[in-house]
Amino acid sequence: MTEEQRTPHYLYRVVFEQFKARIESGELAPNTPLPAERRLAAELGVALGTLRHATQLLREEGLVVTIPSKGTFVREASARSS
Amino acid sequence: MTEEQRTPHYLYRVVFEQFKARIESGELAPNTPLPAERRLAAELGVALGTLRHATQLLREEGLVVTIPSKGTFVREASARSS
DNA sequence: AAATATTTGTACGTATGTATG
DNA sequence: GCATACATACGTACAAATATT
Repeated sequence: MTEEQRTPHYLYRVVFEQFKARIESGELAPNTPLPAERRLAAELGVALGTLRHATQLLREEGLVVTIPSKGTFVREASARSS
Repeated sequence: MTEEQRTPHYLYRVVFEQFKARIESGELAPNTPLPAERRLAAELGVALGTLRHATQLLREEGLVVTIPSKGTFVREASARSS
């Protein structure tokens, strides 16, 4: 066998891509709130820091917006793209 | 006493601003390597995550560049500005 | 070629702070 | 005052990449 293309699948990236796909497919509509981060982390079985790393990437891509002490919400499609 | 203007002085921000100042003043010249992050965190008496948060801000401002398994280095002034 | 040292990257779980309602 | 939710901070462990011996 030849060299495999090694693309490590870091947890924070798996979570990020999962949500990215669900948002871009429309499954998660604009203004939909994501579950609270601790709760979501618990559901997914990842640490808080890991989940926050993932949502940080979502914010950087413009997919979600986080409002302190309110929640994290799916953004309008027009607000997206880096 | 009247209301004080409360501006919280988060640790990661203190560290960030300390290095930002030292870089912009020229005390830390371009290509100077910063101490290894774990070592630096220990010296400053902060947690690794806190130091990494600070260096992440430095990277975002273009003040430093981090090369995995090599180190974090002060950038040329021309590469800066947000 | 292999082992070692150095350095950044990822991941964990918990505690406390801050802001809103 | 209380509940909820994001933000900061801690300390530790292991993984991955690079360079040196």
